[in-house]
Amino acid sequence: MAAAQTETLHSRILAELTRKIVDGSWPPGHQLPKETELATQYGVSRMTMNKVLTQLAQEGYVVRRKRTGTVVAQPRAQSAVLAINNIQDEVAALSRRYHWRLLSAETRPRSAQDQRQLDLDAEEGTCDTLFLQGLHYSNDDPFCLESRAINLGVVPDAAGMDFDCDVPGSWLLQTMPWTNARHHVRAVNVAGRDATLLQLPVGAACLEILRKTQIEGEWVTYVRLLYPGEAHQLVAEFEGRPGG
Amino acid sequence: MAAAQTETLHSRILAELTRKIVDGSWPPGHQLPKETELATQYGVSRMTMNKVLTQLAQEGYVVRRKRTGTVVAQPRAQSAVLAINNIQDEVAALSRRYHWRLLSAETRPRSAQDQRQLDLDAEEGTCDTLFLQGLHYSNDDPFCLESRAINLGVVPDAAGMDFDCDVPGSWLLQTMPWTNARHHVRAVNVAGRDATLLQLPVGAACLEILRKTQIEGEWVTYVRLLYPGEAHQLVAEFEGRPGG
DNA sequence: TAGTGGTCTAGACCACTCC
DNA sequence: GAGTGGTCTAGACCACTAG
Repeated sequence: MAAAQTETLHSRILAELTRKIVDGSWPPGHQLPKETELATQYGVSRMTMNKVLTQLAQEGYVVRRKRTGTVVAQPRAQSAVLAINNIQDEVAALSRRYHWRLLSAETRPRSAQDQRQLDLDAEEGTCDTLFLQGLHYSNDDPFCLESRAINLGVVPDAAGMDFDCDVPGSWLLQTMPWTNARHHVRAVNVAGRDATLLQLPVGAACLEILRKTQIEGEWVTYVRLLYPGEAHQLVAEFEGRPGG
Repeated sequence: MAAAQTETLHSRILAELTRKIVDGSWPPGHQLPKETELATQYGVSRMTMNKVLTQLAQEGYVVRRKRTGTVVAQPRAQSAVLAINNIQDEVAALSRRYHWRLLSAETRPRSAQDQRQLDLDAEEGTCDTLFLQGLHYSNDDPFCLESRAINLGVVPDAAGMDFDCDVPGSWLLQTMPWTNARHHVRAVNVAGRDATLLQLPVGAACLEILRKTQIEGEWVTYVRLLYPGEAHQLVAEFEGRPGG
């Protein structure tokens, strides 16, 4: 975070304790003084110190246990978080022109190919489903091929939408309240129609992102995003700490 | 999270308010009652309600402003987080046998190839550097090719280590206190020596993860991890909300 | 200038866990 | 049984900001 504001009491203390852990003054396993002691040392109330220690714990720097007190956590797995943003923002971030072209839209029963390509869950096959395919462009170059299934049982309005104009992802985001999603990311060799659409030679490496979106237990949409591998990468900053 | 314990006051209230937002009872833009009112409604002190609202805010569900009060946030970018774990844990999670084989280890000036392959920062070239390469195996199949540079100025002990036995990543993790890292993930077509080592045909799609690790502003290590694309994928759960 | 969230305190009770 | 963190309260002052 920005170290600009060392304003509040607990943020100042938090920064101080974090520093001791990060620079090794308090190595992993080190036992911290108890809440009341720390509160006295820093001249604050126990609630304030509790706020600091609670935050330190939920950031993974320390482990707190009743009776035994607070100790500096062991750095564990090299786990990190990668941000997956929406495509329009990605293109905009590169200061390039963005546009979307709808290739196909049809309401039909799912095929075996849909099932395979979008990694659809088998038991969720009964609803009316809208299948879409389209291309995201960056400066008139294909940037991402999107294949999507939308559950019309959950989002009936999608049936009447003109996805020539509205980008399905953005529209769904505006339409639906809050959602949960599961992502899979892997590398694939592009082939066939996908290669043609992305203007890539057969066999070129692409980054494939599969996303299943749910709301309140019902599936909303499955998406497959295919990015030319050389042209795209996910970037992540990561603060080293356990869990995540 | 697990909905098991609806024990504490604020966790119960937090769950209740979150539900109202997620199921659409409180749509984006909806104005919440003020802290004191909510506290009265739920029969708790203002501090307790503040704790709830603060957490709701830092989870991105609401936006709080002085004078104007608290409103439900607009769902923004489809951003998500992807976990990158360490390789040993990944293999273990698949209930497979793991082992590591060191291919090469040498202390030498960086070459143009190192620079390119590991995406080394130009200005960080003066220190003594240890270069390693090795393979992670899952059930005796190549699972990941690791190429690494270690800054001996920061980790002098690495020079005397026997990385035939110790996996460099794990050892560094145990040795160093807390670190920060930057990741890049992309898809590449494997070629040359990399293909041979991973026992893949030339051109096979691979997931490439580049990681730069820092501690207190100094670079510690650069790693390039190359996974056979078909055999590996990153998975992420994601709670829909702005920022992240 | 008035109303909101942001913060802090001093004290209290409880649950859990190790001895 | 004793000590720790986990939680909650009632009241207070401050900073920011819209009107």
